[in-house]
Amino acid sequence: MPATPAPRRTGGRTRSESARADALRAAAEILEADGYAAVTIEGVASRSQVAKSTIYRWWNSKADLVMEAYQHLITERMPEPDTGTLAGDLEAFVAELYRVTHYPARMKALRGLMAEAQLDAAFAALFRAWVQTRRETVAALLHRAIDRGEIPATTDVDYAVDSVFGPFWYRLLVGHLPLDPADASAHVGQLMHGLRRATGR
Amino acid sequence: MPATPAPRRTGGRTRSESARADALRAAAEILEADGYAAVTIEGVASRSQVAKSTIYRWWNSKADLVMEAYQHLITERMPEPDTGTLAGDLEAFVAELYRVTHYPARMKALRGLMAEAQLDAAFAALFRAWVQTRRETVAALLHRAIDRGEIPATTDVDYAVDSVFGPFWYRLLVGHLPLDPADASAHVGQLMHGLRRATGR
Amino acid sequence: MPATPAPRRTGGRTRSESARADALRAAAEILEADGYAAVTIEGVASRSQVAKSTIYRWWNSKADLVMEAYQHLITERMPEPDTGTLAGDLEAFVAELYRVTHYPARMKALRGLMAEAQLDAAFAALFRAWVQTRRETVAALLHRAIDRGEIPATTDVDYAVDSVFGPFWYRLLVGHLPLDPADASAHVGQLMHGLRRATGR
Amino acid sequence: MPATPAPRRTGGRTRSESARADALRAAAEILEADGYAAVTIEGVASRSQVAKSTIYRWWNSKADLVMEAYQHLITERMPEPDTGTLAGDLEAFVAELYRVTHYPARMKALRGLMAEAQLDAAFAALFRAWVQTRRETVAALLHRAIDRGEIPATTDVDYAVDSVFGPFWYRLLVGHLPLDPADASAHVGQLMHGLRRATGR
DNA sequence: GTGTAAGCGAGACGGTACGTCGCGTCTTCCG
DNA sequence: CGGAAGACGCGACGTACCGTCTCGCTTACAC
Repeated sequence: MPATPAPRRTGGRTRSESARADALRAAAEILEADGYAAVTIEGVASRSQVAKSTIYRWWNSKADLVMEAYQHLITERMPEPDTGTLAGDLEAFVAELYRVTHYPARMKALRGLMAEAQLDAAFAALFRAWVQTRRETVAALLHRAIDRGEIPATTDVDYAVDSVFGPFWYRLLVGHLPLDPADASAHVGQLMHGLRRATGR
Repeated sequence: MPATPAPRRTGGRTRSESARADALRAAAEILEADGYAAVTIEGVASRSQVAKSTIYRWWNSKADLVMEAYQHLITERMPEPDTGTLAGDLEAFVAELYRVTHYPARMKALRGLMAEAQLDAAFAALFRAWVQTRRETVAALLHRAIDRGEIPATTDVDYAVDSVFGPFWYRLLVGHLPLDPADASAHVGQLMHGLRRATGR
Repeated sequence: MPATPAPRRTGGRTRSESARADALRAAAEILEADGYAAVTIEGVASRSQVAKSTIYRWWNSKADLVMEAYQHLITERMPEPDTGTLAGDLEAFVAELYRVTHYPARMKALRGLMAEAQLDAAFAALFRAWVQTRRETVAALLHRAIDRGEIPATTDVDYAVDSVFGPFWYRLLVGHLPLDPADASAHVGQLMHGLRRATGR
Repeated sequence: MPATPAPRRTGGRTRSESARADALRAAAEILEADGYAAVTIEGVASRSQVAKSTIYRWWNSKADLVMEAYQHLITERMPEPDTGTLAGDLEAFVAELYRVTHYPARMKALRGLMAEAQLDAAFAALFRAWVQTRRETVAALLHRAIDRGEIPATTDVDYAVDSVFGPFWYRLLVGHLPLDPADASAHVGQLMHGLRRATGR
């Protein structure tokens, strides 16, 4: 969903990278300052000096725009740990996952994007695709563990993955309890016991 | 958050229950027909023949309105099972929880309310309070299990509760995988093993 | 075409006369200052502090708005002279007609309205109706003259009327030659000879 | 205002006559299909495959463009009759003038150009110049009649010319009554009586 | 029973943002 | 180096809802 990567058509002025960057920066700034609901195309345009029509040319909605603005933040930190054990891998992953709580702007972004996905079906598809890429990282850890015999081959990997992300998002969205990287070990421990239990007893 | 029942001062016309019911019904109908994003105060007013000012008198926002419109649906079916074992209790609860997937209108409502909670801080507090009441039902089951010695007293009840609701909401909101009451047993089984494992063996 | 004269429906806040007057005044001011092309709904709204939506509620287009803004100016001065002779009546009328040249704002308005009528079919109908009312004033003078036997009953009254207004508008719109009330007598003289000649002598 | 025919400077590609012709054709087609208001530079460019920048290089405004697109239509049919009498000359001229009503596209063009002249001062000058050339044709007929002694030397030729064109434009622009070449004789008759009257009695 | 004050439908109001259109200017690349 | 393609900043469009504010009823208690 990076604004169409320009298949290099012949003819026509090339797209202004600075306009693109200015708009993304403005969106990020507004989001961090006042939250997702305060991000408007009009506001981004006036803050960034990028014309509204230019923004619409490259992004379909403010959700698209914010998603791209935050993609690096959202993406960069997703490690694919390889500690040799499932527990180690998951602890590393979850600790990293929970680390978002130290970056309020990222939290705002994630919460806003999830909200937008509820309100706009077109964006939901985009968002779902992104979610899937993150789920696959964890699924890979689990499959590796299955290969190693750490957990049974019959494990419901999908649900196990959702058991990692589900409580995270739930706390992020509802805000009833804090999330802390320090909790990663305890949380994973509880999940792990469940998975291992099935195998061996 | 039922609109405060009017402390009955002297003079003045009493609140029209029919107006209240009409507005709630209209909100529910629009929600079911076109989704949460299509619910607008203006639309509810014109469909229900209830004046906008009347709606604003009794509800602060469309989220408040929808929350009340759907409260009975959302609430009614939350059982407090008592089967004698934690596994039985949780299975009953989760099966009921997942049953919402059979009622698309309720799913739309839940998703819309969650979205609104991300966008409106005032509503978020209201929503969080409602979420807490549901979490407490499950927490009670867990505490009862601790009392019975089924799971250790050191269990992280909060995270255990979030492990029940988290994956549910995650799938509901992202829509990457279906939810089915028939999965309740398997899901709870996985969770249970984790909790019991901790106790010792 | 005065903004719907409000048939006094039951219910609803009464329309704000001050908003109406403010919008009309702003439109007139902009017109006089910068010409018809510079009149925009957005500009009128911001200058008058009347919301755009309010303006659209009461007028369909800027042409409607300007037409109403200038209606008094346009209308007030159209006398229905009765001097006893056709020549006298026409001279009085034409002198008054040409007097618009002393009021540049009115000229701008008339020219702008005529332009708009060329570009917008809906407005054209409105404009035509207004033109007709003015034509009828002159037609009445001519019919009175026919009754008095001043000119023959077979006179092409329609063309005669257009011979009064046509050159006026032509000079107004093209601007190739000035118009002056002092010319009224000469112009009418030429027209009159044509009409009387027909009668025969 | 025909786009200057490329003075053939040294070096570089010669101006594309086909581009010019394509643009003019597209403008004419749009005008005939949807009216003057629907003619936009953007639309002409996309329909004709001529770049917007090329259009701007050769014409200052859409009015310029349309004026050139229609110049042949507008101009071609203006005869300089010489029947020996003023009445004959004028009848021939006016009949030709009114014949435009049989060509709706020309009427749309004329009306659109007049509208544009009201809204754009730069174009107004251009338009006025064109109008003058047409007025001079009629003025010449009148001066010839004066030389022949048909009408007095004191005749207000300017007003007489405007009496020919004024009613024509007035009906064309307002549309309250039809114009028909068959009316030429009657209309000229009425005008002629006025003019002759002055001389002789 | 009557007065009075709140509730109520209606809908106008000042606003904000939407997504689109066309403007006139400006690159960029191709022939 | 002319011309097509088309991106750019810009300004206005007309629409949809927002939340607030009169209006002129219509209740229903308190006297």
